[in-house]
Amino acid sequence: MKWNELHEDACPVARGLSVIGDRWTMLVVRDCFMGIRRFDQMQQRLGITRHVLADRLRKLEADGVLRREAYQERPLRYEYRLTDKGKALYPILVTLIDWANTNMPVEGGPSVVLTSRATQDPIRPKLIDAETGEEITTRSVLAVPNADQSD
Amino acid sequence: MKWNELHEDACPVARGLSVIGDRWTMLVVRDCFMGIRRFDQMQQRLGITRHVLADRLRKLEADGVLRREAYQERPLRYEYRLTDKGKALYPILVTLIDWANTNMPVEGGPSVVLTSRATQDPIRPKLIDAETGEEITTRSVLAVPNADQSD
DNA sequence: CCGACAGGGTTCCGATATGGAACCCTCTCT
DNA sequence: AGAGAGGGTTCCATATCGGAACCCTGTCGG
Repeated sequence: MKWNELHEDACPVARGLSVIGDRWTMLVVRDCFMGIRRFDQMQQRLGITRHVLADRLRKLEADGVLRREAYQERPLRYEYRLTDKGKALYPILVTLIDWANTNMPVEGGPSVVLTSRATQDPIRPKLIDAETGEEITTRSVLAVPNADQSD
Repeated sequence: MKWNELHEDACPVARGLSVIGDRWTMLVVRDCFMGIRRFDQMQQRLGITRHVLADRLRKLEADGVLRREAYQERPLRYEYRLTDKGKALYPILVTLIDWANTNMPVEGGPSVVLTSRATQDPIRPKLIDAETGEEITTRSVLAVPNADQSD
């Protein structure tokens, strides 16, 4: 299996990673969630090379995660915004933040914390089944190969 | 910012990605959750080169996500198992699966579905705050820079 | 009219990382 | 002795990345 074949892979983990499993992509997405929309801002914040950033933005647009929009004409300037598909990545980002804050603490405490917009209280994410409300753990939930597929 | 500096970065997203933000790592972790423990099995399933697989396993062990354990002596053979820190990645994996199944459907339906171990019913993951039970969305929860830090 | 600057890129080159295949080492089995 | 199994390592060609320079459209100040 090569990296560029992942896009078509039967496994959803592989397909998902073909979009966001790259070194920089989730950092770009993070910035988008933080309201960063412009090339130069991203480039400065990330310290990524302009070349690679341009490439990632193109791919994210092609994958439907970002949308490129002119925010002015003359001179023509573009900004990047999350599409609905991109916004749907929020749970992944939040879960990742929680994992890192819990499992890779850094001295001086976390630089970013999850906070309720309404109450300003800190948030501790928990994954449940939308139907039953049961918590999702390795013990309660199984990722199983679908019946009519061969993996 | 270079890739190998991410490990120490103040941002939890960056720190998390320094561990799992690599092309292959989450696929290795996926296999571990599926009960795959041995080098050759992984290598065959992933189609990754042995070289890269050995490197990823070493890194995951160094990062405390996997633990290498001898399952026999004479000849000495090792297998890899998730540590608690590794098991804590489950919500990320589940959320990723759900995102891909929803946003990157593949013809013939998903090859892997999330299922309740108890009832065999399909699971639809939902992220809530452990305290209030409120759903976590871009509207309800903010990832804010911590007070006593400059990002 | 000229030079400087903004914003969003592209080009080029040397350094890393990845893909593919072969090889190695320690046992066991026949 | 020869053929695996299991878990690697080595070598080389190709792909991707990091760094820095350059380009293009248009604005602004003098």
